[in-house]
Amino acid sequence: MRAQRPARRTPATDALSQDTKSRILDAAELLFMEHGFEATSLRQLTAAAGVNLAAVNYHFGSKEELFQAVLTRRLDPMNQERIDLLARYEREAGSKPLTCEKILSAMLIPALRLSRDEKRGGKHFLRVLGRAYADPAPFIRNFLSAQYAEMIARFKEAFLKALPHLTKQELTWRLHFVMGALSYTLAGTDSLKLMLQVITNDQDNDELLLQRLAPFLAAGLKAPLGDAKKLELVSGD
Amino acid sequence: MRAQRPARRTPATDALSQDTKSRILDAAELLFMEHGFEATSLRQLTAAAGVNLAAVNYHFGSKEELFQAVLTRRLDPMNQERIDLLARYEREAGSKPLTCEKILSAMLIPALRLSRDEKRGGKHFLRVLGRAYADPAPFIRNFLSAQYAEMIARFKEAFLKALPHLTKQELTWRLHFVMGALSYTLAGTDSLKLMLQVITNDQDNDELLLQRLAPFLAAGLKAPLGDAKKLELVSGD
DNA sequence: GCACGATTCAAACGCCCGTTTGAATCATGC
DNA sequence: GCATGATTCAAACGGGCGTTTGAATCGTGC
Repeated sequence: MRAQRPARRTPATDALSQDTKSRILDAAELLFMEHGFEATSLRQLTAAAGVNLAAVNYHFGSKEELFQAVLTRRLDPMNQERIDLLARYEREAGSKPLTCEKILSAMLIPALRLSRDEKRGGKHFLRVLGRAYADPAPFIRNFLSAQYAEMIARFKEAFLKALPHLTKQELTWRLHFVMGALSYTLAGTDSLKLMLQVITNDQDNDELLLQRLAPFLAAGLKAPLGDAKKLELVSGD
Repeated sequence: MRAQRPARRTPATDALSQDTKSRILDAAELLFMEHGFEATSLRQLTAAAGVNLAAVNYHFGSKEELFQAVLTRRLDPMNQERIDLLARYEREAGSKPLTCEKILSAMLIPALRLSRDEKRGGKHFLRVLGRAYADPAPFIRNFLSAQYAEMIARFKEAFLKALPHLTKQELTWRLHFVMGALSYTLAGTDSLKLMLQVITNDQDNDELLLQRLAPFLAAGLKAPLGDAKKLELVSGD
């Protein structure tokens, strides 16, 4: 399809010095975050990337395939990192089951690493991902399911050992809650931050954030099973 | 602007028997859930509602204002219900501070009621809302912030009394996590369900769901403060 | 230094978008 | 039963969309 071209580096703008495919991916990551998939046009995107309009269809086939490429580029390595880290923890622990907090670390740390890595798109990508979770488009939903399948299965297994009082079904729900809180937190939509009047803007924002999220999630995962009478519907009156 | 017209009821289709404004709102709720705001066209929407294309701009002004109307119709009463229920609990408790679980109930029960009320759009609306949280469009973000401001402030106050070991800032973050898990759960995007292989499809789905979510969130809210060393970045190897 | 595949480019294609318009229709108060 | 304002309607507006095309350009192997 395409031949490698020597990257001719201009001194000032580093973004412009990459090859066409990377320039498109970077611009897409940024614009999909800012405006969403549907609201981002290829004309606007290719202009921002400094490439010809037809380049997206030439290199990626279609706008949808470009979106999947944007997700894959970051998601694949991150989930692999999660699986590897979990495996390493399990190796280090020997025969003893891992603690809940340790397994959570294996989920959170690769995400945190990615969010702090400006060279790998930093937070931009995690916002795109947070939005993608909530997107009803079938091509996005199916894609994400496939991307996450292996990672989720591995972590479910680990959590089951660490939390023997939970049934499989109960754990499935609690993982659902974990993913919800995590994706919202990492996506960091301004609307929620505005709502809750969060002011923090420091550099170590994300690390502090995950240090707050981890105990919250660990406590939730370890909680005793719910009492059926705790949440009965209050009728009228 | 508009004069009231007597609703002429056809026996079979109840949807077609409402007035134009309601028909548009109902169709919009459904289509915005299925395809999102940007991906839903007014031609498709008005056709589904059985009204003329120009009716949206006549009755609501623009597509954006229609979206806000879709949100307001359900969100306003639900948040008012939450505030009222919290006030009632506080009245019943007298001078004693409410438990964390009780305050959570005041948040969850009105949402659960809405989700089970087919006449009020049922789950359709909550999915639209879940998507809206993650939408980057400024007109959506600002609108949601304003809609939630009072409710969030009231509940923050109540939680502060129930959880005296938390600082204001810590509570703000935990409420952030609560809203994230809650909105994900209620929005119930298929992609997450697919990922986690949730099978339940019964009628009391939502009630069971919140009975599972409530203990999880309560435990998270009550968790001790995080240890700074718990989640340190593991460098390399 | 030329041939050839990979890439870039400007232009156009066909289509659908949100909105506006001005006339037709309806419902009501007089 | 007619005047009046609210509502509905078909049609059009201007513009932007994703994609395709075919020629120009580039970069490398011979």
